[in-house]
Amino acid sequence: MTVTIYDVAREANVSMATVSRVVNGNPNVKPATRKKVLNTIERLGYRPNAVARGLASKRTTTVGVIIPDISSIFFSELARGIDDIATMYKYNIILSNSDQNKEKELRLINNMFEKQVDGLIYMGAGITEEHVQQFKTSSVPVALAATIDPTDAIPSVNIDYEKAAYEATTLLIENGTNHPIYVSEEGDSPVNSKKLDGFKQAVVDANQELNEDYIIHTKLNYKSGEEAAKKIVEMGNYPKAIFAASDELALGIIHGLQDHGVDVPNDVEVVGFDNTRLATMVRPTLTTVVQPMYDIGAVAMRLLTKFMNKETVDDQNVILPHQIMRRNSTK
Amino acid sequence: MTVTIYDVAREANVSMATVSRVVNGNPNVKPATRKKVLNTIERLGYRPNAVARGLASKRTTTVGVIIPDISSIFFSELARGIDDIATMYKYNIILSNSDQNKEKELRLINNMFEKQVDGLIYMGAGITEEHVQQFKTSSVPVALAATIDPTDAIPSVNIDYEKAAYEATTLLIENGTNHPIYVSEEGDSPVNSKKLDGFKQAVVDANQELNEDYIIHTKLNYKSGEEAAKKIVEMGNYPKAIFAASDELALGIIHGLQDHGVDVPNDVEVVGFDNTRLATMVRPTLTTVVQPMYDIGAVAMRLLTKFMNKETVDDQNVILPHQIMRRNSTK
DNA sequence: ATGAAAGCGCTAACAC
DNA sequence: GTGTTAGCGCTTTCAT
Repeated sequence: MTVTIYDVAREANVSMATVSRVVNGNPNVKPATRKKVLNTIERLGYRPNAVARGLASKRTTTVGVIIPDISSIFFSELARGIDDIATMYKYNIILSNSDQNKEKELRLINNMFEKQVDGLIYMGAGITEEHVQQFKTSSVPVALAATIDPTDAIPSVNIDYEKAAYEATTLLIENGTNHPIYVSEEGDSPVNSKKLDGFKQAVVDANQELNEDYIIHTKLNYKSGEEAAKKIVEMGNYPKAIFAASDELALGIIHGLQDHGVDVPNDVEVVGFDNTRLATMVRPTLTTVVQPMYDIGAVAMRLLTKFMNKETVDDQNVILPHQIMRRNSTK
Repeated sequence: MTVTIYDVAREANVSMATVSRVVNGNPNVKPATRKKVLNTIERLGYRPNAVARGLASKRTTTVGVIIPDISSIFFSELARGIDDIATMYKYNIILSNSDQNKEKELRLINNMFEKQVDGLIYMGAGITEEHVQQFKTSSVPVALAATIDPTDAIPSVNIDYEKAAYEATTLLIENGTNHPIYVSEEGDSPVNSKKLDGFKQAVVDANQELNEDYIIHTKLNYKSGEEAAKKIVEMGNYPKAIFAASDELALGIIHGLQDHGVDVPNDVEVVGFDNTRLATMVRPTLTTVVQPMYDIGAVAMRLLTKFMNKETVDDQNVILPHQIMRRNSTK
């Protein structure tokens, strides 16, 4: 049936060990025999069995990736960064969607460990004590991408969400709106909280009293943005600047505003968060916080390779730089 | 170190075989011993090693997924459909990006087979004889998603691209433009060709002479759309309807048109293709061909499970229904 | 209903 | 530079 390393050894008149050596590029093989082996590999169409190799070597050269939703324009970009670096280091990726469902997340972590992944990249709203416990059931290294562990115990790659939100809010304030409206998602995930903290701090630093009416909680998607815009317009007298916690939300808000005859940015300014490809796919183009999604994924994967190689890393919680990209949704 | 099935057997005073049976839900175990085994599994924190299991059973419960680019809004939706059904059938997914690079594609197929995937979902511009040869190096079942094999030899899930393009074009013609402009990607991938064929047929059926000036080749992305719009406007006297081969391209065209003071749909009508989430994230909202991406992925995966179970399938080349979604970019 | 034992295909000492 | 030989942790006949 399928040809094994044993068949190759027999046909080439060498031992399995020698075949294994040439397959794995071990230099301790005489060029002549290497060639001989290579030839019979070619002739027999031998293909190494990675599962057997994994069992014997205890390395599968695959890493697990737990992601909230691969169809999200945000996370799929992260995933691309992860896979590119994984490929560069000869790893494959096992990808699973969690939908940010805690039980599913916990189950998936276990599942990845069963599959003997060499490492794990985790993305989610945030990490709880239970997650950490689950990670600890194995000695396999884990890295968080665009995900916060409040205790900083797990290696991670993020941006400074609080500072980024602070800066975005300040931009709006400096443009003339003392207390912008903040629209974000419900729930108090760490990332979420940091953004809100940054927003609040900026308002406070501008000597404004916080007004909870101007803090709107909804979902982070387009439709919610449209709805939020409607709600805002119906407030009648409302601040003329809006900070949305995601680009998609911002697009929904812009279009919702426009549908009600509000001009962006002349009547109301809007800034988003992430700088997904959507940001340039609207009119007016979106001013937003640049979060380097691809790089976060890539750096997280790179970090993971270091742990998998047992290299020492200086800083296991890396903060990537962000910036504010001014486009046409603000003045 | 790690606890194995052998440890559980010893601690529970049963054989490995019995532990294996309870782990795999084999009914041939007395309830009492099952409970005893379950307890010691719990106590020892035993976690089955899927690699060892894979080697022994020759089933890895993982399927390979080769995808052009997971960060694409189109393909990531397909991937989600694939993963959901995979999860439903207890499979995991190994995901790799090919960038539609043939050598990479061929290498990835081989890589997936090395990893002993139980099945393979392939997405790409199209299948060549070499791809088929590569698939044939293994007996592992393969299914194509949103990908055409001209010979129909490989199981696949698609829509009728030609008919869909024909209908979209006809809509434009019936709205008053005898020979719309067609904007699509360069190259003659099967999917691409079918769309173009459908377009041409619709024009011919409307008793129009084909005008190659009105068939524009570019990339399928937003920026190309903006550029195409510029080119079109500069034509001066041009048809007042445009059929774009993807939604993203259509968005670029719409905005490019608007940037030149052209009103959509009153001055020029635009229809897209795919009905990605982008279609509702523009003003005017986009009239487009609905391609059920998620379903294509889901059905392809479902189809694959049938082959993996050696079930007989009646039609291995499934064509899912499409439709035209009329929104506001057409009259 | 349960156990014994032979692999699955490969790597990794260790010996020569 | 090459071969021998234990396993890796599990499933799967085949007995009993």
